[in-house]
Amino acid sequence: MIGETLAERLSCIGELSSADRAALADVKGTVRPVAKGCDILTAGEEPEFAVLVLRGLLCHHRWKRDGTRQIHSFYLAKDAPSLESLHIDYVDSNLGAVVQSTVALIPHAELFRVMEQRPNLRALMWRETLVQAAIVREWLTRNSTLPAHSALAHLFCEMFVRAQAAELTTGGSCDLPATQETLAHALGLTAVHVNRTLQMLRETEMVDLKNGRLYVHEFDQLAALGEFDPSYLHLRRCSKAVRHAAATSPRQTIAGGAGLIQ
Amino acid sequence: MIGETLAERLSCIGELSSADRAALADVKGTVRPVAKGCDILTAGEEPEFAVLVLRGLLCHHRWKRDGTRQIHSFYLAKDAPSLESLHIDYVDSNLGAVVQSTVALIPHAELFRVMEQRPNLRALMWRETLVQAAIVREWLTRNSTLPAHSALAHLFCEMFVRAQAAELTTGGSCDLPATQETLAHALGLTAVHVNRTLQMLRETEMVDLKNGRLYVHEFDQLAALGEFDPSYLHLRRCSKAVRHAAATSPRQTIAGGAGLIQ
DNA sequence: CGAGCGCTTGAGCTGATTCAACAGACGTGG
DNA sequence: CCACGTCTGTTGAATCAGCTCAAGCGCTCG
Repeated sequence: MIGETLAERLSCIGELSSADRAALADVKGTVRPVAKGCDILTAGEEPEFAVLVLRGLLCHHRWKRDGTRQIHSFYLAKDAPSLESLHIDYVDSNLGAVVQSTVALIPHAELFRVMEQRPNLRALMWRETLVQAAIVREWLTRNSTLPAHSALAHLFCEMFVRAQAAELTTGGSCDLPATQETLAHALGLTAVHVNRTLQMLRETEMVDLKNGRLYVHEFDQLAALGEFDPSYLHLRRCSKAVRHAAATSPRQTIAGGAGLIQ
Repeated sequence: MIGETLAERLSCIGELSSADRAALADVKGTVRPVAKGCDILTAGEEPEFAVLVLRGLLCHHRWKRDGTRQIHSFYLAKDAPSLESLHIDYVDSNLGAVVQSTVALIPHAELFRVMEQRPNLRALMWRETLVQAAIVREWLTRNSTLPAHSALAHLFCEMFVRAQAAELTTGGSCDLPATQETLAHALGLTAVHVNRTLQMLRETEMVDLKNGRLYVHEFDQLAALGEFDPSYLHLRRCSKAVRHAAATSPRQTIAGGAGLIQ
């Protein structure tokens, strides 16, 4: 069941052979609940297991001295938030549960074994860490350059598209059990300002967030408002046309652009 | 020479055996100059080579429709900014030269060959991509939560420490050939505000930036101002004491914290 | 019923932006 | 050699997005 879940996530960003799936099916781990607000990993630790979300919502975050914190990313069911610990000596942020969640802890040894056996799985797990890095880059852009209403729209689009990819949506809605304060920590805003911004968004009738659930009524409008382009999620079913839309740059490109090698 | 440079960088974040170094020495690539402001890679491309900085300063960046751009990270000499392309289908941001630079383009095939041969090198290259991700997480925190003067101090600390690790400093200074506008694009500020903030920092006499060179006079004070903790750079010579300093959290930790597995 | 948590609202403040003008350094071409 | 344009840095004044502080409201749960 743990291996199947991991397989589902990996197949969102690449191809799995039946041998890959069979190898994953053998993966062992322990299942445990995590209470709301509790941390599974804290900065500085050297875990010997990776985490897989089975249910709920996790986040990577770090506290600052002044009591504020920054959330670096959210993790939905099927996501594997601490794959990075496979090849880095210690983790540099905390992994916490936004709400009561269920996770699987998979010993590194299990993953090393399966990666040794199936190089394609190693490539995909590496890719998964790269996709997570791409998400953080997008958050950097979002938080640094977008005004609050666009930033919130962008976050909603991301969570919704990721939920769709993980088959966690029903109709136009998905769970998003984050308080306004949690959203504020993700966006680098204050809870008060998130509150006012959310009201503005509600008035547009593009989107709503209530009782821990996100209702997306007008995705295209919301995506336009948030300048959201899903290509950074590297989902397999994303069309290439969309991907290349944002590539154009006002600067000159390298002289003799094509055929760089030889 | 290309392989040696890569070895130097990898040995900053891990251990290389002599066999690893020997394998790297064989790595082939082509050297080419890149003019200031030109892009080596543009978003959407599917490169078949990785990039290694030999001289100069590169950055990952992406343009927005309104003509502003966000820089995601800088890359000094010895850094390998596009290792991610090894395992991801297309790059999602541009790789540009901040100033006239020299890069080596290493065909993916070369790197796959050496990683197959030396699993330790694969682990370290994977780790390198993870360290780059950690840097972006830090930038997210910095740009989202720090006021301008702290953010600028933080960026200066990072560039200086990374330059030290790459043995690119002489005394208390290193090259940082970025214009105030470039810094603004990294910090998510306007060039005007960077200008005023830089003047404030100069007045403290902790740091100066002139003629494309960064002079760090009072590193400790600057680090305190920028809330800079180098642990996220995962440099080998960083002491563990420092690493764990920031781990404490005002929240409760998971029940029965120790011994998660079995 | 009371406590706590999350959401809402108001008023005043401030850090950063915008727009605009100008100054110095540099390179280029006449 | 000077004249010119471009690029980078600097300064001022007005404006605004988002913050702070503070109070109040409505749930839910013990």
